[in-house]
Amino acid sequence: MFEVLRAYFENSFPVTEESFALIKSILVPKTMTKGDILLREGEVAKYGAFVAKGMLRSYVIDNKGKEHIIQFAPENWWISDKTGLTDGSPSTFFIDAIEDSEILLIDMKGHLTLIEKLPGYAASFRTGIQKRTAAKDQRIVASLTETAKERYNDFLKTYPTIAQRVPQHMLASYLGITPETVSRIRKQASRKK
Amino acid sequence: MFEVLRAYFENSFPVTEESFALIKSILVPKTMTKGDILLREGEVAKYGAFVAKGMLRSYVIDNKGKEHIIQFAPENWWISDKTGLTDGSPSTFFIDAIEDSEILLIDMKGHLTLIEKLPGYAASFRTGIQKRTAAKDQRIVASLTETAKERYNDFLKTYPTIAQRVPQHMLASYLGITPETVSRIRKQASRKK
DNA sequence: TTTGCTTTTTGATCTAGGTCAATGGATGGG
DNA sequence: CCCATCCATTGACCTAGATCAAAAAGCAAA
Repeated sequence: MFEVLRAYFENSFPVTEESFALIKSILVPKTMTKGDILLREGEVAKYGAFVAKGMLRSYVIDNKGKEHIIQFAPENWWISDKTGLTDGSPSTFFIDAIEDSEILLIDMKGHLTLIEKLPGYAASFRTGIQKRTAAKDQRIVASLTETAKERYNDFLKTYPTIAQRVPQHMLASYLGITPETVSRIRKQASRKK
Repeated sequence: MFEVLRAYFENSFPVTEESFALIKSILVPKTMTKGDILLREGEVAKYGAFVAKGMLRSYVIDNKGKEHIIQFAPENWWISDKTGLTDGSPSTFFIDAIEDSEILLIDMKGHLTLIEKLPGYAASFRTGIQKRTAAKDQRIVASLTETAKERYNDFLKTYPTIAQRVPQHMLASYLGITPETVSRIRKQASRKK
């Protein structure tokens, strides 16, 4: 499980045995089964989570009781309510497992320790944030400019593995369209071939 | 001009004379008049900008030639194409001044120097990023869950000063609705009083 | 297998908000 | 001060995608 994280880090900086020992002393492994909830709306987020296996998602529930998925986090992704679990304000999100999953938890203190002790970690964290930010901007633009079909196709192209693993109604929720519309888009696409 | 930035920093950490001298040696002031472009699509972003006076915006142009505003940046905001001008990949954004403005430019090297030399700067940068990220998530959720009217009213509540300073069609562009719809929403709201 | 979910598909209808077009202010450059 | 351009408003109409309702598949537990 830690090996997955190690491999992930090795992509951006060399991990010495010493660093790895530090990492292992800070992150806490946790096993989740499909449906388990990591964070509930209103709770204070204590942890960020690295997904070593399986998939989590974060979502909100609107005033009409509808779920809206903010993020999918399959293997090698990080997930937390704020990017970087900050201040101690209560979360507006839920986070749960949509597959049986194995994750590694890190709290704020551990995060700061790693930033201080491992420059490579700090840099990798910064890069990661920047990528996420760019992706979020991209998603905002898409929601402003693209049709349902375009957004659906973009998703297939950008995250093909996620698209295959996730039930269609969740994909619809992420894209901000109804399951019915997703179904119709797929039908139309398959007919065209 | 530097005084504005100093006051901004003082909100999150004490700025010694020495630090301030360093800051002044790194950031470069620039005056822009309304309409001046700081960054064009396809160019590589060299600078992040702190707005000391006036207002900038970032936007994209879609394949139908329509502008979509990503961000407004009035006084005391930072703006750049990626949050933190990273890698050297070309920008997908435009950034221009929508009022006569005075800004302070910082490049990647200067940014890293400040991170290294001023722990307060690094922390303030991290906090800033987290706030932005939360705001972006909020905006994504809003675009998924709220009606045009709700988003308009949210904007008025969240950014009253920006709403007053910015022409309506830009506000519409930011919210992802047409100027006509904004006009109708306002009419309806004023009738109700 | 059967029973009881949860998902997906399909059809019929409805509506928020877009598009098109025209008018009347603003406003700022010369 | 005047002209040109850009902005906001209003009306008529239209369409993408939502909503509602009901079959049909899947799938899982027992």
